Amino acid sequence: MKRTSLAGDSCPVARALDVFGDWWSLLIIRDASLGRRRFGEFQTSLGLAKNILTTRLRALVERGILKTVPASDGSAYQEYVLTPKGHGIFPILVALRQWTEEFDEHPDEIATIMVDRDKGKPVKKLALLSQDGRVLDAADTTLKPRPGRKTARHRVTA
Amino acid sequence: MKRTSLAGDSCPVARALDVFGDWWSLLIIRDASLGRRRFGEFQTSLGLAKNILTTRLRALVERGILKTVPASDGSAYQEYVLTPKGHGIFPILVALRQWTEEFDEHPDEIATIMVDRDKGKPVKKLALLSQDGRVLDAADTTLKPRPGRKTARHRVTA
DNA sequence: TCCAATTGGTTGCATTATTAAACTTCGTTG
DNA sequence: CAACGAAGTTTAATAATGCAACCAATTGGA
Repeated sequence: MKRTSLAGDSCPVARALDVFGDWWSLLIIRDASLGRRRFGEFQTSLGLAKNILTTRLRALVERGILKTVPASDGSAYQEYVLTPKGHGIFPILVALRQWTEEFDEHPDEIATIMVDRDKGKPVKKLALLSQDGRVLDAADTTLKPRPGRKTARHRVTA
Repeated sequence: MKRTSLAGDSCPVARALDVFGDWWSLLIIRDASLGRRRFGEFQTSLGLAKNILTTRLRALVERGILKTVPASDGSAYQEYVLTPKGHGIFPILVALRQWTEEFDEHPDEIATIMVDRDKGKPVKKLALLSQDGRVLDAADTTLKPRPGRKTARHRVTA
């Protein structure tokens, strides 16, 4: 009964979730984007079982989100750092953060705000723009078949 | 030894994942944002087991992402539609989509592109802006303690 | 009106994933 | 070189997932 894989899905949302859509991966990526690099740092920060951290780190490395590098402090251990593909997840973390900031019922429990490093002022909400610069919400968008695509050889969900 | 909950976490990313960070919820929300409303629509679209769909729909209703409404076609069944809180997840879906579009190794398997309804042209990438209008990436941002917060009474991960 | 199919579930069981804790292995430190 | 810590691995219990079969209510059709 294996957990169903979304890898061959034709929906880009599903394909992303297949890569880091489990319970821990995004939190590991968040930690990595905050500068944490060592196995032990992730483990104590997240409080997850070590065997699970092992499998998650391995999967993220295999999928090109993280890469292992020799430890920055000269020790013989290795560290895990984001690849460019991993850094590309940053907007997703921002979107998750902003959703909580806007809709969470206990916003007083949120510890941090995101500010721009220069001025120290809160960042603005992520904006989706059309090519001519209009701000779009869900109702202003549609999905079209991707140009230059034959027939659906894969699962078509969206 | 229950699966660890992220509900009381002080990190807004973790709090969001606690609400819809499991394997299926975001796909249900995606489907809902595409206009699917009926139990059967979700089930055949996603291909997940019905008992799991049941528990997921219930959890999403309970958490204020979906609400049940009488069926739009006059039948006695009910339908599941997004609440405002659920609609607020849209930017997260867009961010996931754009990440796949940019980094997936088989972009030819992606079925659709997002366009603005008016002109039919692809939307632009989500942009994170500072209050004075500069485009920010991860390196241009930092986290600061949220103003007006006492001490960490909750798990502090970020 | 009566019956068959559809909808929207529920139940039970097999399989897989997650967890905590004990154990191993190697690198570092005194 | 002995003890300690970092980074895993292994093991066993518990929880979540998937599948299939079942079921009640609703609906559509003859």
